[in-house]
Amino acid sequence: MAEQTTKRKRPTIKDIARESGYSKTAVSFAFNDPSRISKKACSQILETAERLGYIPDPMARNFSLRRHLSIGFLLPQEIRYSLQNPYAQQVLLGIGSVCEKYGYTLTLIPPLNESVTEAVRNAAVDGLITMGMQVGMDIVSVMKTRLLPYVTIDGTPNEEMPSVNINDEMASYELMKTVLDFGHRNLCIISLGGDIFAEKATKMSLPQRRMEGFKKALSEVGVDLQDVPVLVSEPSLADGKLKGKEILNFNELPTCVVSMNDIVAIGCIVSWNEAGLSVPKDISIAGFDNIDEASCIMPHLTTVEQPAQEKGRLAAEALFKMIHKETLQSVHIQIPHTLIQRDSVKDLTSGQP
Amino acid sequence: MAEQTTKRKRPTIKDIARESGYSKTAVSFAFNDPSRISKKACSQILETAERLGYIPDPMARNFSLRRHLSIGFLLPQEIRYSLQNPYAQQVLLGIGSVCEKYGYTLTLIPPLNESVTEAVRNAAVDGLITMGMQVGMDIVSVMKTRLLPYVTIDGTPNEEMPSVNINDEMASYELMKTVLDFGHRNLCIISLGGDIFAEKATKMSLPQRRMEGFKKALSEVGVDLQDVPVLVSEPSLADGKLKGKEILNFNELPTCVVSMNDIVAIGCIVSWNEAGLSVPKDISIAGFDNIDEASCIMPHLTTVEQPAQEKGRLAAEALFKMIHKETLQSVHIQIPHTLIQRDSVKDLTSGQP
DNA sequence: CTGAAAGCGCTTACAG
DNA sequence: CTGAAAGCGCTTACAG
Repeated sequence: MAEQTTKRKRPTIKDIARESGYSKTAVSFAFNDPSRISKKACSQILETAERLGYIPDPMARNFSLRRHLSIGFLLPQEIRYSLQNPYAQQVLLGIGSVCEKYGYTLTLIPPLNESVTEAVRNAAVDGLITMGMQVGMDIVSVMKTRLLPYVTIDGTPNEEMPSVNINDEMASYELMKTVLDFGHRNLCIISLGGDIFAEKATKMSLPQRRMEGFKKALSEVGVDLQDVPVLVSEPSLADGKLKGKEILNFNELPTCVVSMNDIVAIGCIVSWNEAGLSVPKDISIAGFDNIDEASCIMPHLTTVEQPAQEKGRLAAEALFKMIHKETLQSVHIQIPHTLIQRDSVKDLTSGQP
Repeated sequence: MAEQTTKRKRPTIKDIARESGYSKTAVSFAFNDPSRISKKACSQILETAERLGYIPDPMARNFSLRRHLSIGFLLPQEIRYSLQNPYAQQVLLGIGSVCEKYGYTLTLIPPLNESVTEAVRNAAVDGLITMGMQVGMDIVSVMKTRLLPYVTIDGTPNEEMPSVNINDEMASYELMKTVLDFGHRNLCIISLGGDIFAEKATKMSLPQRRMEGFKKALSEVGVDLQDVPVLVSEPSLADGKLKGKEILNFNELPTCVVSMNDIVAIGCIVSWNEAGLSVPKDISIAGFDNIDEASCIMPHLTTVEQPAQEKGRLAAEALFKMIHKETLQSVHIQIPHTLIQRDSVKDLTSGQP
């Protein structure tokens, strides 16, 4: 008891050993494998531990066992953006539910001191989930030299890049085709940007793949992608509003805007409403992701549904398999998407919205 | 090089020392305090490290330095509920932005194996933020014996319970008063429930404090809280819908439902719309939190705005102060709320919505 | 059933 | 400027 009050330091296994009269080995067993010591020893040790306020140090324990019991989610951008985006939130939720299932914690890793590389070097995790990753990026080599298992969502699949994706090219093709079928020809595209990896992205990055889908649909009706204005927006409501305003200043207002992101599309709608425009009467818009808000906003958004939670879950399950060495080969998962036609794209061919 | 290919194990500081011809001390300094060794030694060591693919083990480093560089957010309920609730998401965002600022990671801690106590015992973090905590709960004593700094949001402030809150009693009073001023007397209250701590909650828990506010407003117009039906809902859209349906089966439909949670209120609206009712024409509803969706749904929700992000930020800032020993006294922060009157409560006194 | 001892991979006084 | 050595608090073969 005296110890408790005098020193403001946690007791260690050594203290419990001394105080209970058993060895450190015995104390360790009392907590981890009671069957290896006598009932009497166990109860005496536990009692002493209780009395001295001893709780085994998780850090020392994990260090000794060479594990963290946590997986990391590398945020693709500043935390306020990442977590503000409902799509990313759903991915997070999916990852989290798997962590819960395995009794792991989920470590959110913000770009440290503006350096993702440093963040990954220092991450105290058993595996890492990233978004939009491609081979060739610095952090990939860090993960590899750390022998840290990783899976990427919405990245560029590759031999060395385990990944979970939808068929983005196909999905975008379908989305654009719907818009074109409704007679729209005067378009504007809002692409994805703003994440930490954008700079290093190559031709086969996610925005590029979606662009390919758009291009294909456009070419089928004789429109050249080159002639369509393209804006790049961060996946946030605020930046969506900004882009919406920017579009209002175009010399010629597009009849339909196609955004790669629902949250940005919603931002556009909000800003257009503020400017007195009515959607889809005055201008149409289509989104991507089918976040909950897409069916909440008026008009309900025409978009591509992709199961964000499922993406997170599958990525996490794959990662756990790698951590537990159940799989040695690289995983490449592709899951289905669905085109959701709602009310935000006006049918120019019939005259009705 | 040969080492690299033959052993599938990460090199340690010892390998770099041997390989570079310097001591482990020197290697450590090369990474942590290059000024303590010669330029030549440093560059040789770093080069060797690069060649062997050496990255200092974060776990060993943290263990040696007795720190985790991470703070924990103990999820108040199963992860899919916690992270599905936009209010909690905003709190998380606030906490996360502060972590980012300090170069810490944010560890989401789900109730482990259904035991929060175990989760807290094992959490590899330097401090903990919880929601709805009160003294007397098991995990409080765990945090104390671990000497783990903690702050609670929406908990019950106390000498030993650093906390961040709004004035919930006052806010609820104002909300209820608004409803009553509009002439509503046939009411239904939906309280908060479903979190992991609900069982142990005492009279001064958050739902109880809000109830006190309701009671006060009700008593001012001669209504006894006892006569108002009270439902308890988990903070999820799904459970909100369920409660909405349940209310439709009441013998007498209330004229207004007062929910302690926007997401539940929105769930009610959705289920009522599905049942062919129109809000607020057929039934009114008021919420709490002012989540983004509250101004998105039709009709816009009358609610209490509480700055969720700010709560998270303040709690995290307070926690970092405790971690860095800048403050030894218990913090008790109360931040302002705002009543937001919108369109979901019908004015029975004028006849107009 | 029990315990002495090595080991996990770092950091850091301390002595030279 | 440099390095041998102790220490962080556990786990776990190993020997008795």
